[in-house]
Formats: sequence, C-alpha cells, structure tokens
Amino acid sequence: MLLFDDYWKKIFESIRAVYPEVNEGDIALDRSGHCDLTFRAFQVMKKRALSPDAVYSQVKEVLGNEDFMEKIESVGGYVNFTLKPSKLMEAIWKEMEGTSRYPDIFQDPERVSVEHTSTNPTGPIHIGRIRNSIIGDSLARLIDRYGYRVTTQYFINDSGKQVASLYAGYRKFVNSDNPTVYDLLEGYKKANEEMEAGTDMNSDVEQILRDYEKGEPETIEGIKKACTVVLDSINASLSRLGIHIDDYTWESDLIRAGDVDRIMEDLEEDLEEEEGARYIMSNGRKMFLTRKDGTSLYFLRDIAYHLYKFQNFDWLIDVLGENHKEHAGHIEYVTKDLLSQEHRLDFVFYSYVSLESGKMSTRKGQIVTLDELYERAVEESLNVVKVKRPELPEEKLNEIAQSVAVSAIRFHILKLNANKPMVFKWSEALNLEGDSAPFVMYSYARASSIMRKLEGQSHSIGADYNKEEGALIRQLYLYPFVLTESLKGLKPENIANYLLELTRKFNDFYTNCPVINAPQEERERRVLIINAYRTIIKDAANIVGMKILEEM
RNA sequence: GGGCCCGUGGCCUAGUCUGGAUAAGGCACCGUCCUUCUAAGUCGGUGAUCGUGGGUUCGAAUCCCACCGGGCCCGCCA
Repeated sequence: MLLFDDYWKKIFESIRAVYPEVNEGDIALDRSGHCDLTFRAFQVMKKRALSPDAVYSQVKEVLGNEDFMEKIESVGGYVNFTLKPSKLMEAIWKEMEGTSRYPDIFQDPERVSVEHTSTNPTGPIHIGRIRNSIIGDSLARLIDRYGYRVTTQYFINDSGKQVASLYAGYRKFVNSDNPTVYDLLEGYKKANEEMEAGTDMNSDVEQILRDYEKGEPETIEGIKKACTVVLDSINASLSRLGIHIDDYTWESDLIRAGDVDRIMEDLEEDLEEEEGARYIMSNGRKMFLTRKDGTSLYFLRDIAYHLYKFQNFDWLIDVLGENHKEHAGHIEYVTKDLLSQEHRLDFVFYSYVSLESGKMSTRKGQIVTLDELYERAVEESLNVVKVKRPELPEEKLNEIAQSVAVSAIRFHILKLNANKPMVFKWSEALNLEGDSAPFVMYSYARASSIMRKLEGQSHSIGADYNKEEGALIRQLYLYPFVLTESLKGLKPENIANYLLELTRKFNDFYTNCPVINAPQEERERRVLIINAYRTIIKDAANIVGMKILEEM
C-alpha cells in the first residue's frame, strides 16, 4: 500500500532523474480539481527552452507505466497526474479493515498537557470564553487521536484581585449562605462599580489579598467557597458541550505548597528590586514577580504552574486569548532560558469574541452565557426536527435536538480560524443549514440509512469508478494528511473545514450514485465507499466534539 | 509612540505558513428537483478593484515595503 507521500515521492524522484533542477514544491497536491498530483514545469520549460509537449512526453516516458497511474495529461505548463481511485480505495480499506480506523498508524507515548479555559471564576462562562474551551478540547481530542497521553488542565485563579473582589462583593452585597452563580455575579458587579467610584472597597480588596496570602483561614474558606460555586457552574455548562477537564490547579495551592518561594530562590541571580517589589528583566521589560508587600503576582504563579507541568509532561500546550501573547513570551523565556526547562512548550492564541453591541464584560454583566446559547440552540433544533420528523417519539426528538445543538455550537465556534476576531450573531450561531454541523450530520444519517437497508450486504473494492465516486475516495484518502497538518499547525479548525469538504463530496455521490438499486458490482463497491466515509466522518467529528447521529 | 493579529461578492468564511490553472463555499435574494437510498439536501442564477499603493517573479489573495481601517498588548491587574 502506498500513501500520497509515497506516490509523490515516486513521481518527484522520477522527474528529478530527468530534470535534476526540480524543487520539491514543483510537484504538489492539486487543489484546483484538475488531477491528484501536478508537476509545474514552468521553471524547467524556461531554463531548457522546452515546449509543454516536450516536457510531457519525457515525463510520460518515465511514469507512464506505473500501475497506480490512471492518466497523465499536459495542460499549459502543468503535467497532471491522476491516480487510480481503486488504488486509493485499496489503501484506505487495507488500513480500515482490521482496525476500523483510518489511519491507524499513529501512536506516541509522550505525556501532553493541554491547558484551556482557565477563566477567572467570577461569573458564568460566556460565549467568549468557550472559544478557548472549544479550541482546547478539540486540540486535546486531536492529540489523543494521535495516541499521545493527554491531560487537560485548568489553572484556577483564586488569589488575584478579581476573586478578591468577587469575595468582597459576596460579603457585602449577597445575603445567602448558599449563593448561586448569579447571586455572586451581582455582588461582583456591585463591588466593581464601587471600586470604580473610588470607595473604600479598594482597601477592602487589598486587605483580603493580604489575608489570603498570609493563610488567614476565614478568608481562604470564603474565597474558595465563592470560587467553587462559580467553578461548578462553569463545569456544568461545559459538560453540556461534552467538555471535561481532567486536572485543576488552584493558584493558592502553589503559594501554600511553597512552589512560588522555591522559584524566587531559583531565580535569585536574576532578581532585581524596586521599592521592595522584585522583578526580572525579560525582553527589555521589567516583569514584576512580587508586590512591595511581598505578595505574589500572576506572572510568578504562572511560572510556578508551568514548572509543575514541565515536571509532569513532555509537551505543554496552552490555549490563551491573544491578550496573553506578551505574557506567554515572558513565561517561555523564564522557564526555558532562566530555569532550563527543556520539554516542548506551545501556545495557541485566539482572538476575541465580541457582540454586535460591543465587547463582552463579566464585570459589567454584558455577556451572552453559554447556557443561554445552549438553551436557544436546543430550542431551535427541536423546532426544526419536530417539523421534519413528526413521527418520532418526543424522547427521540429531544435527543436529536440536544446532539444537534452541541454540535452546531462547537462547530460554529471552532470552524473560524483562531486568530480571526469573531463577532457573535444569533442568526449565524443558530443557523442549522449550509456550512454547519447539521449539514455534516445529515449526510452521515443518510449514509447510515442506506446501510441499515443493506444490512449484511457484501462489498468489494471494484473498479471503473465514476467521477463522483473518485472525488469522494480522494477526499477520504486525504484524511491522514489533514490530521497531520492540523496537528502540525495546532489548528483543529482544519478538521472542521475538512468535514465540510468531505460532506460536499459525499452529497455529490449521494445524488448521483444510487446504491440500493444499483447492479451488484456497483452496489458492492459503493457499500465499501460508504463504510469508509462513515468511519472517517465519525473519527473526524469526534475530534471536533460533534455528536453524530445514525438517524435525524 | 512601539509590538502582535485581522481585512477576500450586501453579510460570514476557505485558500495565505510552503506563490501556480476560470479565487472555493455558506447566508441572503431569484428560479429548479421529493412515485429512486431522509429536501437540515440537490441543481442553476445574480453578486469579488482578494483594504490601498508600490516592489520581487515567467506567475502574487499568498512573499517584501509603505500606508489605511479594526482588534489586542505595552500595570507592583489577570
């Protein structure tokens, strides 16, 4: 069995034997729909003053007899290679037959940490933060698909000003021993209003911070209690999207366990001081680690956290908002250059989500919560499925609506390139047609429906594929390359876009290639194609966190 | 002021890393197809100075420079 890589290599080497000057980039996967692989002969033609026909016949001479080659064509300055779909199908099927996976070659025992979400526990999670969660969770799934041992991580800020004001607001404005997340959010908003107005709320908050770092039990209990209420709400919301986080690290634990102090000792030589506050120089900037009263700053606690991760993992990935770019650079400098950590460290940044009315702000209460989005998405899906499938029992309808809602939300947020700013619009988020999760899911359900009707049907690789079959097979075949590119660039959005492309190819196939009533030979090879398609859709959909349905 | 990111039909995007063929989709709008496997689908149509101006190249949405517009950062906040 040969993979595209091998076919590419074979073609590259054969052509290079004739024209030693060709570059690797001159032989490429075609993206314009003309063929599978193409040789761009412009340089060779120019250098050797050859006509396209002359190049074509020389290439044909060395590659024309390969058994994997369907045809070689000359178009302008291109020499186009089309491979036999049966060879591609054979490669897919050989891999899939025993394992139900394509590709089945990945395995890596390294331990990987994916830190995502890590939002301050000051209110319910909103649709801006979930961009982080969705990217992070999908990345973790992608890396897990490669066979790495993945752990997802959440760093809980329970020792900064934000949570101190959450607690201050709770103490002053919330009259409940069992507050809800919304009670706490109200108190937090009021506390922030007062701080902006310049009341003595400011000194209250500072006092809380000092008490906390000193280990004053009542303050510690109070803050933890407030944070836990918020964190429970965040986790409950995330779990509706199928997002589960494995490990939680509280900032305060790193302070009390002495991690933070040990780092100050390790950095001794690099520390400088200004009015009692300590800092290090990083990239020409003073990066403060402690305040003049000796309490730790986020930068120091985050260094401690990364050190903890470096000790337990071979590869660290942090998913961070774009506002953390500078911060990340400093973390990298300190841990790698000053503290000599050698494991791999990568950052994935994403741009912010805003509303049409402007920025979101938990502090000001200007947010769309994940819960609200989820509930509206379920409602919308339910309305649609009730019309489409009135015969289904209510329980089934609800199940479909929930799967569609989760998938649609995740897909909508994920498919956009992470460093593009996103303006959230209800009409787009709740659109269940076009380039959306239900578009993908629906095609899958139709494929499954065919298979149910052909239970026990035999299949075969066959030959003489038509245009739509060939295009679909090629797209299936490309899956491992998409996975590899996606991992290499840490871009799970590639998988979402691949799913759309694959679905379009399947829909072409579906409308043009009857299966159930086809003659035996056609039917058998189409059964095989559908099997492969369903396997890959399930695999890819799982990576982006979609819930695929057999029927909808 | 300095740094990073984004700019592709009316709206939302893919393609940019690694330059290559008539710039690929979706939404909206107009029209088509349910007595063939689920119409959340299909097919056709309208609609693009790829932010602007230079440069490199046989060839630029893609690389380089400048500028414009939007976002983010430049705290003893996180």
